[in-house]
Amino acid sequence: MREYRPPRGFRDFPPEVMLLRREVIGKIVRVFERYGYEPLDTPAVENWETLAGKYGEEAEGKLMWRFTDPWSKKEYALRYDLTVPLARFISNNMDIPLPFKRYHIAPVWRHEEPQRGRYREFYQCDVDIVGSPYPEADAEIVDVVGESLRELGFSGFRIRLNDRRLLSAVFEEELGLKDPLPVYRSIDKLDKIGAEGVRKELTRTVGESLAEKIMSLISLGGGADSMRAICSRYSHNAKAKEACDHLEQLTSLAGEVTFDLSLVRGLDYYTGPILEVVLDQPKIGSVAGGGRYDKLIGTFTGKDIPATGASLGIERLIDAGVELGILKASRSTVTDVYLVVVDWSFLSYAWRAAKELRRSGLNVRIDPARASEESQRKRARRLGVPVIAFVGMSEAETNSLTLYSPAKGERAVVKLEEAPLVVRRFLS
RNA sequence: GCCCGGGUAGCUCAGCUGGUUAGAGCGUCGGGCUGUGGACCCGAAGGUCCCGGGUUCAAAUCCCGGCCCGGGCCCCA
Repeated sequence: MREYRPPRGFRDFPPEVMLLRREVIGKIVRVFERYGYEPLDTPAVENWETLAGKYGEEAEGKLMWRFTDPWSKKEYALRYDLTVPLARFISNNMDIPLPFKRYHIAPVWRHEEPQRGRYREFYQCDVDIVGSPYPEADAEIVDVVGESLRELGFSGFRIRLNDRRLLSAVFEEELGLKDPLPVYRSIDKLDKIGAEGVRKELTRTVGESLAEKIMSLISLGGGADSMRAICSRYSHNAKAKEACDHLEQLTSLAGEVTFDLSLVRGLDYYTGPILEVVLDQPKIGSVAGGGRYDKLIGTFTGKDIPATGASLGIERLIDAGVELGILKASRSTVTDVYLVVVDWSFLSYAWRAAKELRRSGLNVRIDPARASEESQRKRARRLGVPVIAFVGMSEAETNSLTLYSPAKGERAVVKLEEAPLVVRRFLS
């Protein structure tokens, strides 16, 4: 037989996986809403012009899913993230009261080579605040991200923080780099290739003396102290000072963050603080990222509106969480009760019993294919249904059900009216 | 683009020091047994052993190329 599978990097989500994903998303939504973010969704497809010029050369050159509609010949693209669609949405709804706080949980598409924690279709969970230039907005984003991770059960993670203005002030204005990108790319690898590796790369690209200066900057390590050290060294620079004041206020409000001058991030549209979350345990890349993008909305409206936000990568969180054992599907089925019909001549009673249980709010499954008792029991076990209800002659004659909880090893014969109560006891 | 591992039944895989009719478990289907339900019994169907070439009397098995999947690098986030 010919094999048909999803395209490379795309996945099916079978029920057990969906239940876990739904649980994870539910927890994240609860945190987002606790802070008063409203739900938003936008189309999977955007006009190419909407997304063009927003992400940087590499993204647009090879990472975006882009196509020409064969009928209209118009150019479209699958959305690459949720931030640019937000900016587009704002530009179409300029009457929206600001600050606008929204969350957006939806798939995005990137044409990358799949790997662990990397797919071509994956969900992002975005939270953004549109309409505030102040550090408290950024601080809130930091807190929401941290709280989401804690809600999911993660404790070993770092929220790395930096600022695009500071990067630009230090590397372009102070150190005079015309093209800082290769330098950024090198220092961004600090975690991966170590200080010596970075030093080598830098020596090759900018020469030894500059490399030394850069190394001394990024080797200050993380934390508030290194931030203050860098900030005081460059306090004479207006742009650096602006960034430093912003970061100072941000960190005074937000939960614990790690300042890190080597954090860069790839997207073009960031203009201020940038953040990234990495887990201590599995090396799976970043699980969240974000930052301030005060000029992005202006590219649509002509008028800049300050905005800041972050995105949690649910695939990596799930992959990592499962690996760490802090996430696992608590159930593999939505069914509460599997009603096993021992003798199909009592189908009508079984049917009535199922309806009765459903009316009480329970999820009840009854075999629609007249399977043997044995195979019904097997299916129930395999699904992990918490309560099995048997219906045969004696139950039908006495208006009752025999309930069994495999987990508890308990069984009870109860009147149909009392069945929901007993089921709930078995479920608890 | 590069490096590793893999591709055998619907699924998970064994077989791979070449050698009759290619196997297991699970699942599916059929039958039997069973009213206390965490592995019951019997039977059946189901394979282009990824594709192409080569070596050989003989290839699922060895060699080369390709395709696909997974992981890693680069990159990205």
